[in-house]
Amino acid sequence: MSLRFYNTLTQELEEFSPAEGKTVRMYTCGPTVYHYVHIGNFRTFTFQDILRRTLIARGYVMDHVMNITDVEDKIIRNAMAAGQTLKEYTSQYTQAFLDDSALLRLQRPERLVFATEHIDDMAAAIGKLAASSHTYVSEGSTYFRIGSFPEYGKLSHTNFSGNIAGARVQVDEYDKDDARDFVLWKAQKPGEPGWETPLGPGRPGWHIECSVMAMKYLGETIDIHTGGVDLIFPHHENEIAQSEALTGKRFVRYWMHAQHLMVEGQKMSKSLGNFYTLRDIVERGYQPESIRYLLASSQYNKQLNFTFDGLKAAATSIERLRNFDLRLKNDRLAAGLNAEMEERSARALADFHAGLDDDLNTADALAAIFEYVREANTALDAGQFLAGNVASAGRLLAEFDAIFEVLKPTGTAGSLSDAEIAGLVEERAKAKKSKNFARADGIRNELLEKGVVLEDTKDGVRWKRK
RNA sequence: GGCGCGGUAGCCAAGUGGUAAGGCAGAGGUCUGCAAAACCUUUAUUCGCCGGUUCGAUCCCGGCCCGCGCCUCCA
Repeated sequence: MSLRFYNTLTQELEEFSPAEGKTVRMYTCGPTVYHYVHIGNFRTFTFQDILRRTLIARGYVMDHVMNITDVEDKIIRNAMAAGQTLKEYTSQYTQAFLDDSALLRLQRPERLVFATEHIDDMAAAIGKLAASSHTYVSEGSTYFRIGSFPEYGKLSHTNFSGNIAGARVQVDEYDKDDARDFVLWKAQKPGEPGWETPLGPGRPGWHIECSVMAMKYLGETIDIHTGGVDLIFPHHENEIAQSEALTGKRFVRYWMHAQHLMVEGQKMSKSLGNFYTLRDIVERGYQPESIRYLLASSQYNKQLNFTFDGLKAAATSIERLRNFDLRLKNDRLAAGLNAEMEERSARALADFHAGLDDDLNTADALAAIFEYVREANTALDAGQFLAGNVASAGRLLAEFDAIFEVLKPTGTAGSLSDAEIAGLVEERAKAKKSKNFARADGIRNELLEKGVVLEDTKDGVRWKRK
């Protein structure tokens, strides 16, 4: 089976292959760093992480660019209110975003690019658009004239050709020729930060940064462009207009959009007060990998309703997989190889990848893993899982974890060392031998309080960090 | 109104024209000093509703109802 992705542009499931060789040129719309990003944002970033990891597992080499929007209305407003420079203000949230991403085990894109470091590139691009009469100036700001781009609307599948669309909002949009026109360069207002360019003093509009940085680093036609569904219109529509007006070439081959994370059936938003940051979740005692699993475990193309019950279920599901992993490492197995188990692991592996290949159907992929784990546990209980079967089972888990990466617990600072734990485990074993169960249970509880779980198995004591 | 995503067991969630994956939760059992883990059994005669096509539809067609998102900054 081949890799297939749903392309927003064509509204079809398409077989994926990069334009050139094994390199995938991918652009991701990153955060606007005026605040801590919430877990809804991270749903989209987690989708992108699963996407890259799937491509890498397929043998592709990523050239992935993510932007950080570090100049924008809210940033300017907040920074001015805080008496900080843009840089001072945004750097703290950029760092928070990177920290949270690391906690969620999101792979760093090959390049992280900042809007404020590409002002000249943007000014040059806008100048070029002006030279080919795609723009006009109004009150010191430069606008893109969508009437100059006949294909406008092709991504969001909206027909703007009539005159009805513009008529409705013309009242309050006096400075634009057409209500759908968007700003490329905003004139500087008194007291606001700005840049001196041939376009006059001001700052870039939001859309131009993505077009310019994507093409600067990835070329005029890129393979994959991702974001949340809310970016389809107008942001990505505008990116297409600018980019294709500039180059005359197709800007993006595959457009992929993640559906939103919901909370209690509603979109996460500040006005509803129903948004959570990763920090909020971690403070409540949940592991970051539980959120990662929750966000990754259903297909990106479907709305996902966030609940704490779901988060708990995610944590338990991870535990099940970790326990199986521990069994593989700790159980004493008879020598030999059970051919049937080999077949089952091979089938699970194939099903796992088939699920991912099918437009990142992670729910389906996961089912293959769990089904195998149950089969293997049954065989382990029955003594039919042999030493020779460990390798293929381990490989299956490794390939699973190369995508989902949830098996390793997030280390908690100040916990006991392995040696200390081993000492207590030893002491408990002695207590048990002399039937001093009170002491034995005492040690177990003591360790539990420090985040270490002891489990007696027929092959001896096994422990794990919670 | 336009465009899009959905409506499958208590919750989350796959799926196929031939009789419903997987996870979590619940119940009973096996194992165990206890616990944990693991396993077994059990939990949808039914897949929003109504028609149609078919030997047969949850899956195809038509209509309808409901939820959500975008259409203004937004992952």
